[in-house]
Amino acid sequence: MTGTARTDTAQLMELLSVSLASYYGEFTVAAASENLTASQGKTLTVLRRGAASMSALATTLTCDASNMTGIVDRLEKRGLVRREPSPSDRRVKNVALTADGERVIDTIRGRMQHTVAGLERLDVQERETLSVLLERVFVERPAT
Amino acid sequence: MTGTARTDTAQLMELLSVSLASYYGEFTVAAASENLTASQGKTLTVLRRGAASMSALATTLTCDASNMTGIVDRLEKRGLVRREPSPSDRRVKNVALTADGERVIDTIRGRMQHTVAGLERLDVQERETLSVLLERVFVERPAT
DNA sequence: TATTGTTATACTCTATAACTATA
DNA sequence: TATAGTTATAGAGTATAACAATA
Repeated sequence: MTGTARTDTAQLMELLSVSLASYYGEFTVAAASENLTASQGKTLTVLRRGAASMSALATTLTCDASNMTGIVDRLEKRGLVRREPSPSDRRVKNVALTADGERVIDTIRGRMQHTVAGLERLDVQERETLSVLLERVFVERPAT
Repeated sequence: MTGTARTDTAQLMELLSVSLASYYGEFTVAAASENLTASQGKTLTVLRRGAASMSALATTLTCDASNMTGIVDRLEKRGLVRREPSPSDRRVKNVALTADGERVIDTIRGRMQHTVAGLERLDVQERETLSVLLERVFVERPAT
């Protein structure tokens, strides 16, 4: 056989499914407590890493570019993001978090008490190990 | 200070966010290839673990019970799930996967090549470690 | 009285297609 | 010609409130 009952790929996919549903469910509730939808919250999460064009946002969020117009419209109307013209390409609009937007997304993350408590159950070495493994699975690109 | 730059809670939350986006993005694309929305796919994922009532589904999917009616309606119309009356409580309807529904959700998971390949980058010991850590963070309940 | 599932409603998300401005 | 962003449209997801059937 190619793996134990506990750690074969299908079992790990299932555990990932449960784990990420837990994270996403708690994120959705936390976003709602700030009167934001999950998609609006996810947009703020991406922008927390830095400003991005409309099309870059759509790519990162795995949705069609036309969706971003409405989502960013609503976030902008609430003063959480702002559109800025790109200096180098007049077609492009860069979207950036405002100070209010930063505050709101940080508040949302802070309210994810179940996830935060789960992470704080790990000691320093375990955190490092989890970090390395998640990077291996989701971030690293296989050599071509 | 309370942690290293790499493994403090905020950093791990960010890495989880990236991991979730990768998993969820690939899941959404795979579900779309079977003409299913992400919510429909997530419903099949939950039912793969066993039949559940409408309200239990809503709880697991972190949404209002009224949403489940339409989602299950569409899945039932395609023959992927079926509603069955509960033997013990005549108010309750249990939803179960059909053989077709099982086939479809297994196909969707099989199409998540990036995630599958990421997991298969890990050796047996690493898989076991990841499994234990995810259970610690997301599944275990703290003693009261 | 409380719970389960449904319906009606209003708003948001989503993909597709067509459009304008710019490259 | 191709790309960035927007608009229009239709179908789906979402929470709220109200309802009938059942517990």
